[in-house]
Amino acid sequence: MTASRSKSAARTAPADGVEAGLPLPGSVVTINDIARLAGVSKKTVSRVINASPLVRPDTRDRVTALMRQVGYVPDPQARGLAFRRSFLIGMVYDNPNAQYIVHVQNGALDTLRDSGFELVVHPCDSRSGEFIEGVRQFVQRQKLHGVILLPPVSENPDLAEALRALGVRYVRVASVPLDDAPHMVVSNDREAAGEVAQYLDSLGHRNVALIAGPSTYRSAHERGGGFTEALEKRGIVLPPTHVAEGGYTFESGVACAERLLALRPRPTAIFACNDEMAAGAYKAAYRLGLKVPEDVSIVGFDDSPLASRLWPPLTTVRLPIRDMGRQAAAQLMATAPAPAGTLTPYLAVRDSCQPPAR
Amino acid sequence: MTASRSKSAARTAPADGVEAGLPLPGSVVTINDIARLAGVSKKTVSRVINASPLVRPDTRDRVTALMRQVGYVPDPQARGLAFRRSFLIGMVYDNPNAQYIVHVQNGALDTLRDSGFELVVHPCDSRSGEFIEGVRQFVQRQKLHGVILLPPVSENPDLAEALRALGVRYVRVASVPLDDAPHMVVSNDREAAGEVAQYLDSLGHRNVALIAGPSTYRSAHERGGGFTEALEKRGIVLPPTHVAEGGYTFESGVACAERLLALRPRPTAIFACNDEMAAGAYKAAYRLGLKVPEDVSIVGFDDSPLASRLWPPLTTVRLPIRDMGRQAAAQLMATAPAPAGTLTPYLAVRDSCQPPAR
DNA sequence: CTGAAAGCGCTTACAG
DNA sequence: CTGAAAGCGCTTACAG
Repeated sequence: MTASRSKSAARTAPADGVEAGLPLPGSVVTINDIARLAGVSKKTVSRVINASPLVRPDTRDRVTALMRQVGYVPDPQARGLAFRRSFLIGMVYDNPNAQYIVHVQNGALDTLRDSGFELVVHPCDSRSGEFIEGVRQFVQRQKLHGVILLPPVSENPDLAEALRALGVRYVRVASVPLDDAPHMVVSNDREAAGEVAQYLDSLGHRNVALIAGPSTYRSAHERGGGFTEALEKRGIVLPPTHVAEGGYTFESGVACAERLLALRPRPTAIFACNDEMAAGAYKAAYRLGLKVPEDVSIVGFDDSPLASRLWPPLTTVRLPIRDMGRQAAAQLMATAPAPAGTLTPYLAVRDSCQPPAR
Repeated sequence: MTASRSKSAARTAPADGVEAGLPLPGSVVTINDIARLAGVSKKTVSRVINASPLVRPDTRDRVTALMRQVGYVPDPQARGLAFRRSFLIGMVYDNPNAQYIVHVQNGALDTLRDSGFELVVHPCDSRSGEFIEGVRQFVQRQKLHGVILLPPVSENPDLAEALRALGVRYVRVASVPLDDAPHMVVSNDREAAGEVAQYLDSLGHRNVALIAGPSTYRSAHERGGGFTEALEKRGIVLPPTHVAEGGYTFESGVACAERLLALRPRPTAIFACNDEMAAGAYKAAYRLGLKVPEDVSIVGFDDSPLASRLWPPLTTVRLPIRDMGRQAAAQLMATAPAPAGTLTPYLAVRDSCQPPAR
């Protein structure tokens, strides 16, 4: 036993006589090397790694300096095994919007950078019955440190319940508070949609129409509701005939806009609850020989890259998506309860609106 | 010692008297539980897990059935520690195109599904001098099983060299073979660009122009070169005046198209080497009061979602991006050398081209 | 403030 | 074909 132990020590020691016995660059340094080099026990090194206060300051400094010098970083796998959890954050989503996904990913990675944590992506199909079981296995198998849920799966109460039961940290990104503050990052879509109403009113539009989102999305309620309410507050009514429910897709935007633009008198402005549908409204208008914004003003929501690439550039609501990703990861990493994140989108005015004709 | 061992055994045993001593659902089952329940050593269970042939068939079947029955899945962290590598695949990219990223991610996950491997995303900034060191640390610290590199970082020879030196598996996704076959997934952009030339020729265009990509991208060479060559083969010359180098961005597309559309006689068709720039060409044309395709035909490349949302819908080259992600992951997982992947894009004809006027 | 022992859940030699 | 011992690189009790 003693023999095998010293053999092991020899293996992790430098291959040749480097002064002070420093490991060669490239060779993998372990906690044992640091302990031996620093002349302390590995437990003390462990305390330094985990920022325990139970280390004498000069011991801590010596060990820290040594770790930096040899470029030692503790093995997350070994640490994870001992801790019974990993240093991985999961991102769970069922969302067709690539731009949204990538922005949140980048935001989360902004706060994860240099933390030793990594981001593991997990798209899923929330229409499949076993998707919650799939997420559960993912979380449990990988012993995730936490999970970020994106809409619309973030709105699923059963999923949140399952995660709570597992005892894993999670943050839900949504347009409305569905959970207690530490578990939420919310974007105030309702308020932003109100700004759209105010803007159209200020331009003089009275006969406006709405392309709503699918009622299965909370954001659709917030956006459509916020718009309608703000309109009413200003004395503008939105009759049911002037509301069409789309599916957040380009094609549904085309169909809804065709219906709305056939109304007489024709609405002078349309608010589409996302940019995809607004692009569809452009298409419908063009096909009818109508010009934007001369014949009809159009506003979108999301400020996707599409918005600025359309002609004319689309006035839309900018969602601070990357910030939401940052905030979500921050709440997951927080030791103390983090301040909950509510982020308010704002109107990006471009060229798709003008006062109504005459 | 013996005492503590039996204490440990007691801890992992069922909390109450379930028949046959099966662990409770939800309690975490380990290899020791399976071994005890199956009446074999943990080493034998390990052999079954790792599909070793050195297990008697009936033993294997018994252990397999038991594992399934109690829902046992080996802990990737513990396995990783012993194996000295993890069950994680890294995806490294420095690419502004969200659609591209998400498609490749989804493709890779298609092949990773149910494999026990997970995908860890690692965007980076290839203009920063230390980005290779950053990737090296990422790979080494996480003991990645393999890495997928996306263009343009996939084209970086120093990065590939560093990965080779680390001894980690990697696959480079690019538009041209830059490495030996097992390390490459290539899309035949050159051939596809040739199809564009053929298509425009077949419509009768002789005075065509090219908005090329940035010369720092290999794909730009392939697309621009493939187009020019195919044109020449058909007796159509592309004078330097009719080539503008863009940066694969919307804005650069606007600027390039403005320059090209100012030529006299005005080109009757423009091939933009990606959809972003093609969208820019639309904008330039509209600003000049030109109609697409009546006054000028436009072709893009990528078939991004943008393409079908523009008005009129853009004729473009469809890149099989998700397939490329699938293929890349497959090559990483392959035990035997996998057949190298070359995937050829094809022309998606929509409404942005017609024969030139008169 | 510091350390020796045992353990996290698995695999690699080494024996049989 | 099967198993007991030692080890992967770290941490958790437990002592001092």
